[in-house]
Amino acid sequence: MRIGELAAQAGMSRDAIRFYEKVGLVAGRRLPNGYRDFPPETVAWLQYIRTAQALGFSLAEIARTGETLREAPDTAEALSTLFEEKLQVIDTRIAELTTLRADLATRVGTGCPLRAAGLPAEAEVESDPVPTGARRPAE
Amino acid sequence: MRIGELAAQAGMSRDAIRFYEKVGLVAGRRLPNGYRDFPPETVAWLQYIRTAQALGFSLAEIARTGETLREAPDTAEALSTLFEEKLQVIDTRIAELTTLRADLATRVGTGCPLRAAGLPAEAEVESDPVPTGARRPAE
DNA sequence: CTAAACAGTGGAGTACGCTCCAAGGTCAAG
DNA sequence: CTTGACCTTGGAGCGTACTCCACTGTTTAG
Repeated sequence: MRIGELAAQAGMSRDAIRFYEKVGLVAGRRLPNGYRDFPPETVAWLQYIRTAQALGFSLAEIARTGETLREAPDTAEALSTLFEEKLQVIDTRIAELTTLRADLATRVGTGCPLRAAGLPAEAEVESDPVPTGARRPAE
Repeated sequence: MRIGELAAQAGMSRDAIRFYEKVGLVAGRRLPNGYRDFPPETVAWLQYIRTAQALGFSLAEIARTGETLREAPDTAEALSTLFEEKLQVIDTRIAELTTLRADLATRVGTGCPLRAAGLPAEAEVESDPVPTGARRPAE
């Protein structure tokens, strides 16, 4: 499978995949003509990357997962361990969010917990608060 | 309150606060000598910023919150509305995490859902997968 | 009066995660 | 044999969120 098809199936750009390859997140053979050639499972792996990213994991963390997996003598077992670790991380994150939720819920009733707290007074309201237009990759 | 004390109380660097001011996230008067002067509530506002960031909100989003707040005729009411909106976002995020959690939990038992999925074959294992060391701002 | 501790500015640099571009090679169809 | 779709590389650039630095001004303690 060449990069174009992989990109289409994984729903990302060729450039992104090349970038992932550069940082060691994906690997593929090369065809005699120099083209990249990926096994079909790479689609699932890329989707996993996307999911993990959406969850707030950095590419470096995801790469570590991949490395651990590669180095494991028993892949199946290693995978289970990793997933269990991720579950813990997720649980932690959910707990944090729940805490903040409660925090905010408490304040909803309150009068003005942040009143006039150094908010941008009265300046260029129509201008962008951040240097140049905001854009976020995923989410 | 000058920037140093504010930074100490909010637990962040002076530079960060100056940066926030530059992008319109905080505002303060200036003393005759040019020093910034912040109202004490700014501490709470900065802490709110940190929390929101930890939750995955970008500074631009946080700034929009602030703007909405400023423009509201009834601050108390606007705040409640905003908090309720945040609660929804948090609930959504928790739901997403829960879904992924279940997803992973399912796979823990499974054999090898990602086996050989284009993982970095056998290269420089000791080198950093990402150009230079990974670091994440908050969390 | 001097030294230290603060404050200010502007600009450069950093890490992450890409995107976009230019210049060129490869390949299949017409 | 040309056209067009696809692939390659390298490098530049961008947006977010800062940090760090140099140089300068202000305030305060001894």
